[in-house]
Amino acid sequence: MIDIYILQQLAAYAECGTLSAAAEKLHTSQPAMTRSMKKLEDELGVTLFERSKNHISLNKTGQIAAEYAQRVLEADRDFIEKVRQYDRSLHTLSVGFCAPVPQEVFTPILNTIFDGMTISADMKDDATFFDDLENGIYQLAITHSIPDREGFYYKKCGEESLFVSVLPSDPLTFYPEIHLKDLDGLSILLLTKIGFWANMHRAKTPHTKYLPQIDRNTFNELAEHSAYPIFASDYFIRRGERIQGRIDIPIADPECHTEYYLVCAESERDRFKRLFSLVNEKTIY
Amino acid sequence: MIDIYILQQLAAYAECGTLSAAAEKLHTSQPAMTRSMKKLEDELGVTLFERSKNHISLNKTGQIAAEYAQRVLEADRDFIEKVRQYDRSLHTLSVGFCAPVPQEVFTPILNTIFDGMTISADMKDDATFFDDLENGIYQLAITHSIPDREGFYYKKCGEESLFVSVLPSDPLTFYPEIHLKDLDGLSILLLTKIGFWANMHRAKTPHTKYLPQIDRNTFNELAEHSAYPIFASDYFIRRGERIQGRIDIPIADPECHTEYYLVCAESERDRFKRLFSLVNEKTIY
DNA sequence: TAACATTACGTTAGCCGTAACGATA
DNA sequence: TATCGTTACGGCTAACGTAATGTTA
Repeated sequence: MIDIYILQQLAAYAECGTLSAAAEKLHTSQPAMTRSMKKLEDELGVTLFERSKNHISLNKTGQIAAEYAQRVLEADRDFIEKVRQYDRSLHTLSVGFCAPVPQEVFTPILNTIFDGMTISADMKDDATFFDDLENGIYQLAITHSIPDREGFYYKKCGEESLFVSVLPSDPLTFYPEIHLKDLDGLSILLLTKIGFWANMHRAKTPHTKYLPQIDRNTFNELAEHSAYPIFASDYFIRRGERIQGRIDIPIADPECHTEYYLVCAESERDRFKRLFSLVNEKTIY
Repeated sequence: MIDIYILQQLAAYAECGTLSAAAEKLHTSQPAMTRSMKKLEDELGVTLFERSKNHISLNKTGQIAAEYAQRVLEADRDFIEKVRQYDRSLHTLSVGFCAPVPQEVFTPILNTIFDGMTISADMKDDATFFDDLENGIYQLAITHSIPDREGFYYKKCGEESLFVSVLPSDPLTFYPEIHLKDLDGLSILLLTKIGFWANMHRAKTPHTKYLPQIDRNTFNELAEHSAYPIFASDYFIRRGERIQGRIDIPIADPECHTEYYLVCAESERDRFKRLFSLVNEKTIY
C-alpha cells in the first residue's frame, strides 16, 4: 500500500514542475520531497523520474503514475465528503417552505419535536417541492397546493390572506376591498424572500414597481415613514403586529388567499407521525 | 486527507467483525486498532461506531464509510498495479509465434537487438495474431499468412516444409512422396506446442491418432525406440538434427509447405526498423 | 473464565527541517 | 549568482507494543 501523502506529493510535483515549488505548495521542505519521491520509486520498484544533476522530470511511467495518483486522491476526498455528507443527512432535517408565515409557525415546532437535529430551512416558490421531496433534497415541505401525484402524505395545516396596507390618506382606502389590478403600475415596498408570493405578484401585477427590501428592519422603517403601499398578512394582523398608522384593506383576488399543506414522502410517513398528529387545519392562522 | 492505512484497518474491521480479529489479520495489536478507529472518527468529525463497554459495531455512517474505504483501497491497489504494468510494458517485447521454428530462429536475434528487454514469447495458432497486434497484446508476430487488412508492416522471413519420418522398414518408404490422407488413421507421435501446425493436422487427418508429447526429450526417446511415424522439418533436416535410423519422406500437400512473415503494427515500423533490415526471405531456412 | 475494548506508559522507528554540497543556466 | 536536487545529521513526534483494567457472555 502506498501512503496517500506520497501520492499527494507526486501530484503536486506533476502540477508544479519542480520539487521545490511542490514543497512550497504543500508547506514542506525540498529534502522531504526528494525523500518521498525516492521512497515511492522504491516501494513501486519502478523508476518514475529522469534525473540530471540538478533537475528531475517525470518519465513516461511517472506521468502514468501521476494520473493514477490523482484518481486515488479523488477517491480519498470522495470518501471524506460522502461520509460526512451521510452523517449530516442523519442529523439534519431539510424543510422547504413556500412562504414566510409557515416558516415562522413551524420552526419552533420542528425544533421541539426533532430536538438535537439541525433544521435546514429553505424558502422558495414551491413549484419543484414534490420533485425535491422525491429526490431527498427535502424531507418535509410546506406547500400551497396538494401533491400532483402519488407517493406523498400530506395534511392541511393552515390558511393565509393578504391585505394591502396604506396610509389613511391613500385613495385606495375608498374601497372596502381591492383587486391586484388596481395596484398595477404603483410603487410598492416588498420584502424579499417571500417564497411563492413573489412569483404571484410578478404574474398578476407586471407593471408594478416593487421596491425590494432584504432587511426586515429597513422595511419596517420605510413602511412607517413613507406613503408606499405594502402587503400585510392576516396572520400578523390578527396578532397585532401591524405597522402603526396604516389601514389594511382586504384583497379580493383568490390568489391572495391560500391554504398551506404539510407534505412528506409516503415512505417517511412514520417518521413524521408525531408532527402530523400535532398539526391541524388551523396551525397556521 | 485520511491515511490509507487507517482505511485498511476500517475495511479489515468491517470484514472481521471485531477489532482483535482485524488486528490479527493485519499483524498489529488491538490497542493500535482502537487508536486508529478513534483517530478516523476524529479526523472525519463523525461517529462511526456504537460502543458498549466491551463491544463495538459500525453504525449506519460507519457502514457507508467502510464501503467507501474499499473504493479508496481499490484505487490505491490499482495505482500500484497499473504503474508496475506500464513500466513492465516498456521493458518487455511480446511476440507471437505461429510455429516452433520461427521461435527458435528469432529468439536469439531478438535478444541481441533488444538487449536489456524481456522477450515474452507466445506460441499458438496465428488466427488472432493481427487482432492481437492491434490490441497491443503483441508488438511483433511471426505468422504464416500475410495481413488480411491495412495497418501492418510485414516482410517474408522464411519457409518451412514438413516431412514424414519413418523406419526404413515402414511401407510408407515405398513412395517417393506422400499425402496427408495416406496418414489418416495411423498412430503418430507429435510434439505439443507446435502452433498452427496442430490445427492443420487436426483438419487434414481427422482420423489419425496423435500421441502428444509435451517433453522434447521424451519425444526423441520414443522416436528413436519406436516405429511410430513422426513429422520432421526441412529446417532441422538441413541442419543434420535428425532422428537416427529414420527416412524422411516429403509431404506433397501444399499445407505442409509454408512461408513465414514477420509482422508489426504500421505505427511501430520505425521501432523495429533494425530488426526488419536484418531479416530476409531466407532468415528461416 | 475467556474474549473483547480501552487506558496507561515507556520506547522507538521514521520523518522532518536545517545545513551543507554540487551542478547548472 | 540564483535556483535546483541531493546528502548528511540531529531532533522530535507520532505510532507502536506490552501490560493492566474493566466489562460481558
